[in-house]
Amino acid sequence: MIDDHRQRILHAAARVYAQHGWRGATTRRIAEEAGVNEVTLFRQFGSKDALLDLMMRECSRIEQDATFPSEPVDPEQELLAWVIVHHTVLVSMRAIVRQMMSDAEARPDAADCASHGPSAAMAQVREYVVKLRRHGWITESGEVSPAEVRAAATMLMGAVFADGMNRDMMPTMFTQPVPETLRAYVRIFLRGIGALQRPAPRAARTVERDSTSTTVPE
Amino acid sequence: MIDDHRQRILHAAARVYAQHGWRGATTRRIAEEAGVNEVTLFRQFGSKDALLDLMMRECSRIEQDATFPSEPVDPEQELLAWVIVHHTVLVSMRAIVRQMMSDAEARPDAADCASHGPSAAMAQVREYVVKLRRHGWITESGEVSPAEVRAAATMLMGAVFADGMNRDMMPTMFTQPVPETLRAYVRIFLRGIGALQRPAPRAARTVERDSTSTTVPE
DNA sequence: GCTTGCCGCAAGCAACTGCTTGCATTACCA
DNA sequence: TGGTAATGCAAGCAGTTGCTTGCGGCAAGC
Repeated sequence: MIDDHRQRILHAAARVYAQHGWRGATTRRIAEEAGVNEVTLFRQFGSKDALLDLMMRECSRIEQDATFPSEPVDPEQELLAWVIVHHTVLVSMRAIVRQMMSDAEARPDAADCASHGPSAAMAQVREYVVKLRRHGWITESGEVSPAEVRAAATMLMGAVFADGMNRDMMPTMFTQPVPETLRAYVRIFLRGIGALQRPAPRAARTVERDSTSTTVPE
Repeated sequence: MIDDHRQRILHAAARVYAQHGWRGATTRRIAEEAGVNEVTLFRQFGSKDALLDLMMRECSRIEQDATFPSEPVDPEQELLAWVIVHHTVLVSMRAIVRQMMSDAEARPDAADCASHGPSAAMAQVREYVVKLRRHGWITESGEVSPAEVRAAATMLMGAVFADGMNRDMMPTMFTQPVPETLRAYVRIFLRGIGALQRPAPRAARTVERDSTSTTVPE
C-alpha cells in the first residue's frame, strides 16, 4: 500500500512510454496518466531519466512462463504451444518493444531491456533442440548440419518476432490468421531440420538419465 | 542545381530522423545537418511536418532492384542472391525503419512508408514460389499444403527482417555470420516446402511459354 | 540598371518541458 | 497530542522547439 504511488507511476510511465517514446513521455503526461501531481514524480524518482530507467528495468523482469516438457513427446504440439505463448506475450508488448528498439542507440538500457526477453526465449528453444537431438528426433548423421539447425532456431524466433511486431502494420504480408501461421512456422521449422517424423525407435532415453547434467551449462 | 537545397534538406532530414526520430528531428538540427539556415527550411517546405512527410514519401520510393530470373534453374542460389540483396538494403535502412515503426501509430504515413518495401519484396517472393510450383519444384500432390507454402514465404521474409533489424542489438541471438545464416534460412525454407531437391524430370517448361502472362496479375 | 526571387542573419514569440521552491494538507506513529 | 513523512497546489525558471518577421545581400533575366 505504501508503494501504491510508485507502482502507479511506474505503470503509467510504461503506458505513456509505449505510446510516445522517450522524448514524448513527458513528466506532465506521466503524472496525469498516473493521477498524481507532477512533483510527486520527482520526489519519488529524482528525475525523468531515473524513472524511465527503473521502469525499463522492471519491464525487463517480466518473463514468460512457458516451458518445454523435460522430454519431447510431440514436438509439433509442444513447439506450437510454446510459440503461441511467446507470440502472445510479444504482441501484448509490441508497442513498448518498438519504442525500445528505436531508442536503443541513444539509451543502451533500452537495448538491454528489449533483448532480454528474446534472448531467454532463444535459449529455451536451443535447449529444446538439444533434447530433440538427444532423443533421436534429429538424426545425427542426417543431411542437416548442426549449424543449420542452429540457424533454424534463429529463423523460427525471427519469424515469430516479425509476425508479432509487424502483423498489425502490414496486413498484406500476413494473409492467414495467427494460429494457422504459427503452426506452419513450426511445421516448416521441424521439416527444415528433418524432425517432423517420429524418430527411429532405437531406445534413446535409457542412456541419457545422467548425461542430462551436461545440458545445463547453457 | 536549382533543387540543390531541397535535396540537401531532404537527405539531412532523413539522416537526422533516422538518428533521433520524429520528435528528435528538430528543425534546427536538420538545418545544421544540411548546412542551411533554419528559415530556408520553412520557406521551402512550410512546416516541419510537411518536410518530414515529404521525406518519407521520397524514402518509400527507394526500391531494391533485385529480381528473380524468369525461370527458376537453381532455387537455392537464386533465392540466396535475392535474400542477400534484400538483407543488405534492410540493414542499410534499419535505423530509419526502426524509427518509422515506433512512429507508425502516431503518423500513419510512417507505417505506409515502412511497409512499402517489405510488401513489394513479399510479392516478389510469392511470384517466385508460383514459378517454382509451375516448374515442378514443388510437387502439387506433396505433403505441403498451399497455405503452408504461403506461410513459408512469410516465415522467410520475417526471419530475414528480424535478422537485419536485430542482429546488431542482440548478439546472443545471432551466433553465425550473415552469409551462412542467410543460406541456412533459404535451405530451411526450401526444405520446408519440399523444394530442395531437383524436380521430377517431366517436361515442365514447354507448356508455360505463353501462360507466363497469367503470372503477371500479381 | 532594375526588378524579382532566393538566401542568410538576427531577433523574437508562444508553447512546451524538466525541474525547483514554498506552503498547506493529510495520514500515521509515538 | 505532537511530530514526521508524504502528498497536493501554485508559481516559476531556464532551456528547447516550431515558426515568424524584418532586413540586407546576391545572382538572373528584362
